[in-house]
Amino acid sequence: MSKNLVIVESPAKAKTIEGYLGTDFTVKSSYGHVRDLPSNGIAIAVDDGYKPAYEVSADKKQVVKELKKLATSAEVVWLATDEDREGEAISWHLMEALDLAEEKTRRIVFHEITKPAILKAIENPREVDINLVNAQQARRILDRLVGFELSPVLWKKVKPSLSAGRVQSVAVRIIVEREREIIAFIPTSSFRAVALFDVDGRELKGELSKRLADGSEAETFLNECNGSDFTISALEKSPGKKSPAAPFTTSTLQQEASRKLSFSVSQTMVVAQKLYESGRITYMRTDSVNLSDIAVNQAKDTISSMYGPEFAETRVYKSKAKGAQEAHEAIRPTDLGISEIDADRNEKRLYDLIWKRTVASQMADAKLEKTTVTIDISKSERQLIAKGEVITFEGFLKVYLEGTDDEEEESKGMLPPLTQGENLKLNHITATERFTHHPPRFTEASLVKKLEELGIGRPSTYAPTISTVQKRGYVVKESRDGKPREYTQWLLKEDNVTNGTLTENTGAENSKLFPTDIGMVVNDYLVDHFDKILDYNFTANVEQEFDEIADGKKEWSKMIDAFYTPFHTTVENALENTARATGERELGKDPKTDKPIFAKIGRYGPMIQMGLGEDEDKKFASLQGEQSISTITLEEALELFKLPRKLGEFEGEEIAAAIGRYGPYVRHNKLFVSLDPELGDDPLTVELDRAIELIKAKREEQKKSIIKEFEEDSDIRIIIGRYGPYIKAGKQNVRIPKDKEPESLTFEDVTELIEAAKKAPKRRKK
DNA sequence: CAGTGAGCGAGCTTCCGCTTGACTT
Repeated sequence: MSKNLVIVESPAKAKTIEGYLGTDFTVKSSYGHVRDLPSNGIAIAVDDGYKPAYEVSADKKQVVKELKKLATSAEVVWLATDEDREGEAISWHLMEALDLAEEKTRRIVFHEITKPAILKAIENPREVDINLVNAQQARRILDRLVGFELSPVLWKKVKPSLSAGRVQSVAVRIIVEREREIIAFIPTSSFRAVALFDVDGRELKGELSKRLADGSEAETFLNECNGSDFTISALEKSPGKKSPAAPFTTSTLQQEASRKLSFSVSQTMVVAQKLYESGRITYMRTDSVNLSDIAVNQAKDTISSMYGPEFAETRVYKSKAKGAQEAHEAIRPTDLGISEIDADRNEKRLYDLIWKRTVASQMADAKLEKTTVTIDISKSERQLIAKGEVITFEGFLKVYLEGTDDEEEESKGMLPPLTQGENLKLNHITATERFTHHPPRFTEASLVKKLEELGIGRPSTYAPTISTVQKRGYVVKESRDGKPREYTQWLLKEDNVTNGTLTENTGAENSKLFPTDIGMVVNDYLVDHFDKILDYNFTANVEQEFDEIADGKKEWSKMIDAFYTPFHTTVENALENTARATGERELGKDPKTDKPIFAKIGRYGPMIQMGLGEDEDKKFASLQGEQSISTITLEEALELFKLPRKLGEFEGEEIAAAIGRYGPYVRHNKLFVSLDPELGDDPLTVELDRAIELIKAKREEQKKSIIKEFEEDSDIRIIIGRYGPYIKAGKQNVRIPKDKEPESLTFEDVTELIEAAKKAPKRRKK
């Protein structure tokens, strides 16, 4: 048995550290928190000082058992969890769960996994900081109280199984408010004038710095230019520079992997985890931009030998993120000497990104020379401007340039040689109508960036939060096709001014976040009744109080009480006195019956309704595809009411066409046949003959798929489905064990299987 | 996973922040 037991949070970290310490040390991992509030029930004694009822998490029972055994036989237990609020709490929970005596327990901390850092930590042990632990408890308890009191309000006022919380509800709010800005946005247009000159066989592009207001101004301007002389009236050169971006944190890695590799936020984390476990990179959940001295020195050597010493520049970066706790290093390669690794494609690509970013962060600025050329027009007051940019020293640009979210980045190239006073030969000028853009929709990664700016969420929760708001149906990630839009272009060429209409595609989106109707309704309800929690600054405000608790200036239970007492009253009041939230919006009146038409959330999702509550003859229809309550028009609603459509009779029974949960279909009796739009079948136009044809074809197909029927019970049959043979008993489907031949099953076998399936516990969906 | 085209309604759902693993039909 080892004399010393060291406990860290992650097994990969344990392995590394074990190598740095002698044989007297055993290093084990706690796999994160070992105790927590139970997942069902509030588990906080609200009337008894908010006492939390912690328990060892189910998946940590084994870990705790093993650690306890090792701790008992060790002389000293070193708690080496992260030096932040959560890490301190993990150490405290370990003391409680493992029954550690204070005399044999030491608390140590280090910010980088290097031998000197760890040896230094061992020489400077301390005790568990109970104030910091209390700050974590306050955080944990506040989140539980908010989440477990707000969510049930939504179950009652909107829909069961919904959720709300300090972090996720603000994330949804950000998406909803952006969408509202986009809906309200009215694009305006102006004309951008660009002149192209020929300079000794090369091209010079000059642009009006101010846009022209409308078509007539564009026409006037081009007429002025027609026959004008174009003269260079000024030629200015100025130096410029670009500096590299800081090394990666979780959030910037997610953003950059999204921009450059098209990774989703969770994909980035999965790939990074693999790189971490194989020892290629440092820890991937961090908010720190700091590099260890060892890494900085290695970067300097690598850069000098690969590119030359003039490319190396040692830099120290400071975190700008609100609430950064900086318990780790930035994300970097563990060995900067390795610029390429042998692994699967995505690991390679992500490693490459991390390597380049880290190396570039320790490189010199790029130096530029910027040129601005002013061009006078003899018959116009306006001036054209041409801009050029030349890199005079590449610096870090040799390795890496950070991506940008801005879609309209224009590259400024090199200008042809020019002199002041020079007369330019015009090729042509265009004045093109350009429209203003609505603010951009968020991607997963840009939402993470926004959350980080607000200090909401932590590196370990960005990816889970993004997936929670999608799982709850508040937000969907979608790509959408744009729509064609016409624009005007004026052209001056060969002394002629003409104009024409062109078409562009606008509004196309690729993997962007859209709020759903449920997301909007839930958000509006929460903002209306719980504005304090939904405030963008709520987290920042409570973080300040957590800091005071951590400093020992405030008692955690008092802070919680000051929050909870008014909060709970608001919850009770909401449960009793607020109306059900449906997001109802009146679209107009039916032109035929004059009945009002509403869009709202129904029991089965967004729907439209014609006629009021007491109306016996109400009509309903579900919204389709990309339609939403906030944007559906009266015309679109009237289209939806045309379904289900009666096509006529066949074999004495009616055939109807409609759109269901799984797309358009025609129905005859109990038989449903899907309509495939690719084949030109549309429920609004499909005719009786075509429907009969489809129904007959489906009958044939079904006949073929029946393997066996039973005389004893005509409701039971064996059928070949998409996933192989199964037993159909009325509405119930039963799988057939692999070792049984479907054809050979007797009626007794089948009834037995059906009974067994009925008794078996239902699998829970996750 | 689940083989579909609901509509009755018992009992359950839910938070945030640490960390990885994954029994078999």
